[in-house]
Amino acid sequence: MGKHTLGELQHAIMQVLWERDEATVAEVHEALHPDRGLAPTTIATMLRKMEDKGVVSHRVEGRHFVYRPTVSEEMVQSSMLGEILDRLFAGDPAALVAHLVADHDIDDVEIERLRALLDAAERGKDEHR
Amino acid sequence: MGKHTLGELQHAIMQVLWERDEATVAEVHEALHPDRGLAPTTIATMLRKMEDKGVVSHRVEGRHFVYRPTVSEEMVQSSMLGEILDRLFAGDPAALVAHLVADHDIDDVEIERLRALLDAAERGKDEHR
DNA sequence: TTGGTAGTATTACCTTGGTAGTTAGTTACT
DNA sequence: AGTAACTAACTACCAAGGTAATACTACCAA
Repeated sequence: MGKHTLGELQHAIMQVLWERDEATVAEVHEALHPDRGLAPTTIATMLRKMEDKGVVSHRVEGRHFVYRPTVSEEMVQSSMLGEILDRLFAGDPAALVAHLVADHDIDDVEIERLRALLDAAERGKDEHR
Repeated sequence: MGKHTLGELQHAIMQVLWERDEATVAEVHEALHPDRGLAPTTIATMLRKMEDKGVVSHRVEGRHFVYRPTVSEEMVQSSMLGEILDRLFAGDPAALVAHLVADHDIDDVEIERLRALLDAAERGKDEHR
């Protein structure tokens, strides 16, 4: 139940790991380099810090480290969205959604998808009790 | 168009300012003290840092500073929720809401409120085009 | 076997958020 | 007038995220 909250770069690195399941420092660097142009050592440092934090682990393969995530994307989403929900919207999900629809104007297709989501949530509730 | 992203304490301070419209350091301290037990200087330092950042401003009244917010709660919500939306859900609001309903299990009352929200959003759309 | 290189470890620095002690100035009370 | 109390300024520190140069090491090749 740690906080699993990630910074910008950390999240970008995690996305590479989530996609590939595991990757070396060099692979992560290659994947992120076009967009960010960071030094390879930056990625390596960050991965080490992330291992300290417990969100990735590594195994040695020959002369390089192969990193893999130890937390899922869902866990991170829960953790960070939950924090926003509590801090900014006093834990009221409807308030959050209200802001979402008011702000980022959402087209009809999205609205339909959301409606479907609500139906599914309601059905899911019935089942497990 | 700054980022208007606030830390935990900064947000707590802003909430006091949003509530009262303006407040002195001492007033903010009194308001937060029961819950957090911070030194008055901590609040003062934080307010100064927040002024540097541009989220509050102050005016001198006699011997004390009266601070007031320069950004609204809505702006902060937009800014921070928008960041989560982009970073964690690739800008897809439905994905965010999906996570919300799946994770924090939402009772039927909430679901009804959300449905009403969607209806309103749809109506709003029709009007301005 | 020796030297280059790939790749990790060490170290360092900056920024922001958070927390607070110390100092200096000013007001207010005795 | 002298001193206590309040308030703001200055300074200092810690943690975490981010960024990277440099140092070390071990492997591969000539």
